[in-house]
Amino acid sequence: MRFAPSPTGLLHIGGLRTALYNYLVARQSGGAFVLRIEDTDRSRFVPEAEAYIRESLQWVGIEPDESPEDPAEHGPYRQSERSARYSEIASRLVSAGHAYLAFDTADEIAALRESGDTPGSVRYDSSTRMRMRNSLSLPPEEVQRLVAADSPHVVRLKVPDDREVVVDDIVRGQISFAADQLDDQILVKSDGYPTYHLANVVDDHDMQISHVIRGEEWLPSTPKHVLLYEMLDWSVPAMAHLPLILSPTGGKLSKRSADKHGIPVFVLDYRDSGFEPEAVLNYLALLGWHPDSDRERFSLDELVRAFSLRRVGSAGVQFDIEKLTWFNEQVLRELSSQRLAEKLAPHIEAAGWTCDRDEMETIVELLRDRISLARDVTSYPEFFRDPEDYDEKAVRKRWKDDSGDLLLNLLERLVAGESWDAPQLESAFESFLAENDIGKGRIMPVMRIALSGRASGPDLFPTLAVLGRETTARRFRSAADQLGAEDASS
RNA sequence: GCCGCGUUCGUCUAGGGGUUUAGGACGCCGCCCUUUCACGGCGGUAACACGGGUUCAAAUCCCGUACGCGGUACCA
Repeated sequence: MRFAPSPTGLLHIGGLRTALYNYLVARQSGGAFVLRIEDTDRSRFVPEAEAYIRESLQWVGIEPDESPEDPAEHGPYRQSERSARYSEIASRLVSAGHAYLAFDTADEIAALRESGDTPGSVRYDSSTRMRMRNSLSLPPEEVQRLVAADSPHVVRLKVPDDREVVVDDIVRGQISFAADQLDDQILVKSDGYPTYHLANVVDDHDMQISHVIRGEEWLPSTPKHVLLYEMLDWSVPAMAHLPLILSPTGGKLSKRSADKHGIPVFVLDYRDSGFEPEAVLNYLALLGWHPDSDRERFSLDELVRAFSLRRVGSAGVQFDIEKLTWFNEQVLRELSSQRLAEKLAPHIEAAGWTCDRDEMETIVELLRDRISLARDVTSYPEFFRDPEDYDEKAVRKRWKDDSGDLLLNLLERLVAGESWDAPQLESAFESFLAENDIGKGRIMPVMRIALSGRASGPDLFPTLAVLGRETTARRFRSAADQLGAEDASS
């Protein structure tokens, strides 16, 4: 199994799903998961991309068994380092009459394409190749002269015109293509680098890849690959073309459409947004695949056991960030306090806050069921700093003329208790209510406003307990002072 | 245009001739729990693209149409 991304940009979420499925099949069959870098397009090469791919896989925990950094017997794992092998195969194809040299210029090819009545109706293929300048149409002496003169040329696949090519796909079954509908695919570009089609077939064979698992966008070129395997007398690996991941409105999940829907596209953006790798993997696994039960929560190991390419669907799937978020909530709830605290820490730090370890234990438990993403911890600043302002609506609704006094009286009572813990605070609070004959609804929202500036939040007494005597006193006084006897109607 | 793939609740999907009043999950709505907001529990909303055929029987098989997606590069 191999994951063979092209380092022309950052690894995106669709690429990660492809990697995941490859990984799952590799693990469950005891095979190797190979990372191969397909860097044959020198004009679009992005130097940082390879490191990004590696870091992304590392983050989610599906690391390759063989890769440029971890080579095994089938290296090198960068196509740019395998040129000699591609040239060798290209020559072999040419001498066997399965490929030919083409000397046409870009203008000549453009002219060919425009010769049809509708755009795209004329291709460089079995029906037009004899009209072009190539080693099939030109006299041999002319071809020799051009080669000797270092005339720029490409190598094209000589696609037969009289047969069907059948692709056996695990996801879709048998698909047949009429060969005369295929173009004479360029195998080697004029800069000497192979195209994807040649390099991919050669490498998959050389690296003994048993399963080619990739996106559906490759389906139309698969018959050309099958032809190459046949011409080289190599066996065709098992093929599986995965349904494409679409945007929530149906189109392609491009950077643009994703941004519009608030969906991160690049893998590490998920990390930076506070998504858990387990959740991302779990969601991605289910995006196109369905287990043979109604179960939805899977760890990576469980996925390895349950996954099957046969249960991968064939229709495009729309990305749903809300469902991913739900998976993320599930993951957070299953974490130990300590692990959860570790997850939240970077986001607290990023907000410029600090928090000591003991307090963190409690805070984490108060927040666990209230956050969807690790970074949501920043929606609860009350644990880290005094309120900066008071929510107007909450104050209007809950703060009465006597609220300030009530708060100060209550504070006096709470502070008088010998210990400052949640049960103690609560019982002091209860007796205060009884003595003053007021209901919870009268004072609790007021306390919340004083603590956080808002009328809702986590359990009140544990919150008071973590905040401590001093902070509580300061916030109560400050609220009484600032909001004072402010009239609800003013 | 041509080639290929696809089409079950808004979304991810189960089901692949009778087991189906079409099941699950997310979302949404309601109720319960509750000091608030969440969590949780319970309940509800909502789908077989359309038209022909085959068959005693079709969401399920076949054909067509529509629509969507992909490909049609010296990109991958």
